[in-house]
Amino acid sequence: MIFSKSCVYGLRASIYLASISGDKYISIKGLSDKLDISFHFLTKILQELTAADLLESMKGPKGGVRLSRSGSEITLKEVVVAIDGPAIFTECVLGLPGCGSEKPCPMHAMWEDTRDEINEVFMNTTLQNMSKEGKAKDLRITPDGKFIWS
Amino acid sequence: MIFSKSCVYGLRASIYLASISGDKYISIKGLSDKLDISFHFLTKILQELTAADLLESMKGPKGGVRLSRSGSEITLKEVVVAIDGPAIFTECVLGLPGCGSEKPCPMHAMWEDTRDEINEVFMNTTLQNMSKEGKAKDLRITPDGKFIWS
DNA sequence: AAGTTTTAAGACAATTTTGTCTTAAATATA
DNA sequence: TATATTTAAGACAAAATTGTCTTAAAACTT
Repeated sequence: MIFSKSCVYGLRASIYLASISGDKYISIKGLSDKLDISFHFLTKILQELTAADLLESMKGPKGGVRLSRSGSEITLKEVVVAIDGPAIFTECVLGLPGCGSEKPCPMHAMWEDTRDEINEVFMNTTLQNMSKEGKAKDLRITPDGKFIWS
Repeated sequence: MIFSKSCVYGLRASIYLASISGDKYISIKGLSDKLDISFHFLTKILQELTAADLLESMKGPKGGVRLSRSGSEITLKEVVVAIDGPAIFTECVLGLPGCGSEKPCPMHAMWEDTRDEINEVFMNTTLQNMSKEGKAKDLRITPDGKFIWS
């Protein structure tokens, strides 16, 4: 897997949040149930997104989480960086510490192009792009595919 | 990291092996010393490559490992698949089990293109491509960059 | 004010990945 | 034949990731 499970959970939750209109807070329990992700584990991941200012949270009844900006203003890259860090968008495949333009590894050049494309795609795709697509075409956001876009 | 450490170690060792001419067996101890990788750990990884018929091994003095085919006939993809499996070249980003053309996830389409490019590059690049480049330009294959191409 | 609901925080456990060590088996050499 | 060298195999340990559970703190409801 190119991303950690945490990161995938974070992406799925973020895309789902972007599909919801209004500024209501959505309970994490509700999210974890709909997306079939462990509640406490998801809580920790969403805390990272809150710490990164991608989400806002509120305690108490009527509490939960919501996007801190419009889904059209949050990119997939931001979510990935907040959870897995920027390495996938910046580092070389072999991960050799000093690998750079000065003394690169043999795979540096071939990977650079691909990595740049990954970077482009994730930087130019927003949560709203994904949620609109998902909602319009009733796409899969859970393993069993039984999720219902609201 | 896009690949596991095991996979990266396997790639580095394979590229190095491809840089050596002749059909002599190269001792794993020599490899682990030159590449600065734990000997026993590297041994296990190279056993996977041997099991996948990418390497041949020989016990005893003068024993070691060598490529089972010319480095020009082994692709980077073969090495990756032997160690990390084919998922990176076939699976979708979110890793949802049923994700396919039938009921894809929202990221499916955007990822498909990128994934295909990754597949292309790794399928069309051989160990020899990498070793020749590395040898010719004295590129980095170890963290400290002090490796000497022989 | 008291109780309920929810996130925050952190301890803890299970699993996977990574790394170490020991013994066995095969091959070469003296 | 005996010994040294090397891979094979597998037990074991350490570290990172993933997942569970408990308690605290904040916000709402009655």
